[in-house]
Amino acid sequence: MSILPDTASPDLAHPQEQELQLTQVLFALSDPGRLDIVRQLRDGPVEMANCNLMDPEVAKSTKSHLFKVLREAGVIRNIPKGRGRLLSLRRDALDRRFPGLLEAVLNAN
Amino acid sequence: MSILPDTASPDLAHPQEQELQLTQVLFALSDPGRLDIVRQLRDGPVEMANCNLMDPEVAKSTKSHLFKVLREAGVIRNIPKGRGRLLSLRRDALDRRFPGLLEAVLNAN
DNA sequence: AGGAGGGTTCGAAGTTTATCGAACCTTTCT
DNA sequence: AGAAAGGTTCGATAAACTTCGAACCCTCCT
Repeated sequence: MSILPDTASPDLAHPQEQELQLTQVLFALSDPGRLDIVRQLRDGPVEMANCNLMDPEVAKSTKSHLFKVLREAGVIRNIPKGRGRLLSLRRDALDRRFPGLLEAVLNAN
Repeated sequence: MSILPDTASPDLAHPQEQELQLTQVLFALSDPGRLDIVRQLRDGPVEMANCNLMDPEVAKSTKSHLFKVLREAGVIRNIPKGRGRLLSLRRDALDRRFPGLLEAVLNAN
């Protein structure tokens, strides 16, 4: 457990918990490819290199963009790890701001 | 209470409950203007003519389009009433398909 | 019948979002 | 140091979504 606040994620900008916007979160989750990523993070952090996209043919810049949208919405955290990146769900922030939302989305279907 | 199934909404096409797609629902809800409409329907049906949009300046064709996106996603029902239309949330269908989702969205903020 | 109130649909134009390749940056390995 | 692995960012193009006005449809009212 870190002592640092939720937003202390080096290198890339992460919105603060209080800045999260419901519509932006919903939009981030409204793409099947991005939703799939979120499901992969359900049980814990995953290294980006090990995160398989729905469409395995996409360019790496596109892959990066998918994570960017999720990160900027506050859905995921993206921190450096080794020469790659570690992705995780911002469950804590999401559950406080939008109680029940993430659970409902993850449990759907 | 109607004996007819959920989808028997005259005139305009409504998706069947089993056809609802989570990502489509999330997208429909991801626009502030559309989300606001959903909130107005929280406590019961509203006639379209009485439904005030966030931006009161929009053309009527645009207003109609907002409802169309919500209807096609299965979020709302839109049935004829007199010379106008009656709008209502498809709570039943949404709650069965995506338990907790609507509640979480409505309670947020 | 004719008109007005309320909405939908269509096509065009404007605005976002997605996707890609190229260039660049960091960390690890040799 | 140099090279490779793993990602981000930028600029351009393609695809999707939004918005509007015009045309059209119904229903109620006179």
